[in-house]
Amino acid sequence: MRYKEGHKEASKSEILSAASRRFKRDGIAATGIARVMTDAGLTNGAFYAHFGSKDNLIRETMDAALDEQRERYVGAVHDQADLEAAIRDYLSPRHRDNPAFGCPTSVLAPELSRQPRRTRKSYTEKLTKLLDLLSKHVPAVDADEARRRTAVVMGNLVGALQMSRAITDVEMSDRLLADAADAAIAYVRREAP
Amino acid sequence: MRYKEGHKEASKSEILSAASRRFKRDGIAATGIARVMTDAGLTNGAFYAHFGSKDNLIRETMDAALDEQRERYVGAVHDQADLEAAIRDYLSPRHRDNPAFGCPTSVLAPELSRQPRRTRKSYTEKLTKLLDLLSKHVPAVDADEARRRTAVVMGNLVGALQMSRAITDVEMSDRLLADAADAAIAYVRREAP
DNA sequence: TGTACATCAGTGAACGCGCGTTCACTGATGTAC
DNA sequence: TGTACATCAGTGAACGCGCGTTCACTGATGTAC
Repeated sequence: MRYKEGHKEASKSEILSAASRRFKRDGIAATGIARVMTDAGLTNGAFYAHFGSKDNLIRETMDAALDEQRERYVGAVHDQADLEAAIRDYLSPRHRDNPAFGCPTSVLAPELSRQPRRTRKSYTEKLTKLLDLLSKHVPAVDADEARRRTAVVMGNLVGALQMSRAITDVEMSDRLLADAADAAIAYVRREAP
Repeated sequence: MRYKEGHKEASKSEILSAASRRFKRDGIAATGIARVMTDAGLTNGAFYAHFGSKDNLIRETMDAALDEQRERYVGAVHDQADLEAAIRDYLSPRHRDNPAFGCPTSVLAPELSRQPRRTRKSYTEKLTKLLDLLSKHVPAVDADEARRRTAVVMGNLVGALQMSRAITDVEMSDRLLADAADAAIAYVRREAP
């Protein structure tokens, strides 16, 4: 069959979205091309009409996931109160329990570290843009310090979320999320925790 | 050939040590049994005389790695100043650049989250022991609060180290490590950062 | 003291399976004349 | 208006390869008599 205008772009978008979910749910190394294509409603052979290799898929998926994450914050974070709400939301049991629909860095950071330089460089640029956006609402003496403090906050969130996902003690996990959110918010406010 | 007393235990120990290095360097999913056995100076077939399955290897490797980490801190951390030095060491470029010989949680947390409950439970117990040890040197109103604050610090360290490993901008990576260490130490001291 | 057998950590080939990747083919639509 | 061919997103079988796991075998030493 012949396809409508924009059909191929829509397919590629479906593949990227399926890959993002699978990578975040199962990890990059544990996810096969065939699995992603089935999720996207296609067969494995079609993959190479859209991406030259799995490496390319990984890079484009990370890029798209970070763009999407940034878009979400563009719409939701307009002042310091919004930022603090975003911190609470990031460290919520809902986010902890749904990695497939959550922050890519919180699941993929270690695997990303092993990717080719080009993938990591692309990620670094996207991440920098995200930090630039959020740092506008972090009090600091100048933009540079704000960005640095924002990076520290993001690191803190990523680590706390991961630990909360790894441990089996639900009470301990809930408490860690709440305590880490308190600490991150105090840090943003420059208050002693 | 017949083997000396304790030979089998020594082999198992070699396998665990090789697995720990490989898992931390390449990830659990990307590491094959044959590769681990070669690293340990054995052939793949011998694996099942020591471990019933890869799942068992993963669990025992995580346990051994956390025990080893705890032992290191038992020897090195005796007061709050030692703890602060340990924080600086954890967030050092040396640790960032040598994951194979570093903290298992900082590389394996996301993969651990996908492991069977038994593995995660065992990890949780080992981690709790580690937190108990370190929390002795974290100022707090009682032991429970000290433990909770120690968990927050550990989460912060894990996330900052991972982000520093993922990004390609060396300056930004170095700065993040230093800033996150400052923040963690201020948090331990209950000072405004 | 010498012989036959038991032990057991380790060897290495083989198993079915899913991986990333390739490629000849399909078939609905668009274009040429 | 009808026919022949081009286009191209997608299909599905096949490729070599490494995976986790199994198993018959090896061979140095220990034990029995």
